[in-house]
Amino acid sequence: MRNTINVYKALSDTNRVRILMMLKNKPLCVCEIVDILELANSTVSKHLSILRNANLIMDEKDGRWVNYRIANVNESEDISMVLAHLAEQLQNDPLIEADSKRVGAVDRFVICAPSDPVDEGAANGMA
Amino acid sequence: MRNTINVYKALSDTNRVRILMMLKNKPLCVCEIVDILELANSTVSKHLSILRNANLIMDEKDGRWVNYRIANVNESEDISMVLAHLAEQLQNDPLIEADSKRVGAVDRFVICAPSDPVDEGAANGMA
DNA sequence: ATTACATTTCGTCATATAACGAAATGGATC
DNA sequence: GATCCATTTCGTTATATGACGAAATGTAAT
Repeated sequence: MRNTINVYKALSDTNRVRILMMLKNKPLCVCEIVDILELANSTVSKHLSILRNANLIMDEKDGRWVNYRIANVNESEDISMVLAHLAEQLQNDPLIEADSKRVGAVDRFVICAPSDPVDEGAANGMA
Repeated sequence: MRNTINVYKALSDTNRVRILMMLKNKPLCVCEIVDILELANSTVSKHLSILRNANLIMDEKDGRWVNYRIANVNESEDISMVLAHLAEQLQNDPLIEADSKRVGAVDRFVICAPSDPVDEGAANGMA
């Protein structure tokens, strides 16, 4: 019962649903999600932990990043049904569509290094 | 988006899920649900309105009672999918099973008329 | 029309949730 | 092993939700 309800709770917040739909496009690290949703890191991180606890998403190390992706369809049939249902419901949602476009354009190497904008020549020349 | 999320919100409370599963057994009036959940009338009524707004249940007049029942399967395919999924998840849940037993035993004519317990012989004989 | 009673609405309180910024944590690379 | 930087945790605030009792509403039967 508790597990079942937790899945529905996870799905009952707009930003969490946006994250799920974004991840349907491709895996993303936290800073990319932060960039698209325009929320604080800590807020996004909490949403991710709620989604993870509901077994809706998984995380994977990738260098210094953590990539989040939709949970493995093989592992939980119900979860994949729920996600399919959600995607069907939101297939023409303007906000979801806008997010998807931004997912396509996002570049973690630009977004996640604000203090030293990538400029490889200058980087070597600095003290 | 809003509608979709409202369905998940409706499903993210234990008492509302219990109500839905109870109604899978048979239609019930508010006082019967109050008796089984042991919550205040007003609380149950609010839960019912949330479920109704999410199109998960419907109400029908029946004499002085209002019967609530699961939404018509024909009217919304997604809703019936969601309900089927929910039922599958909770098929062995002890709380849900206990509720179902109580649904079988509940009698609105006993529950909803506490001031004058039904005693047909005496009822006719009274002034 | 009045009464009786189930149901709903209203006002309030306690708890839960979402959001933020700042500080803490923890890997990956040097 | 020190540094860098993404990520998480902490403490706070504002809003949302769940619960109650009392008062209001509305329908059925008298």
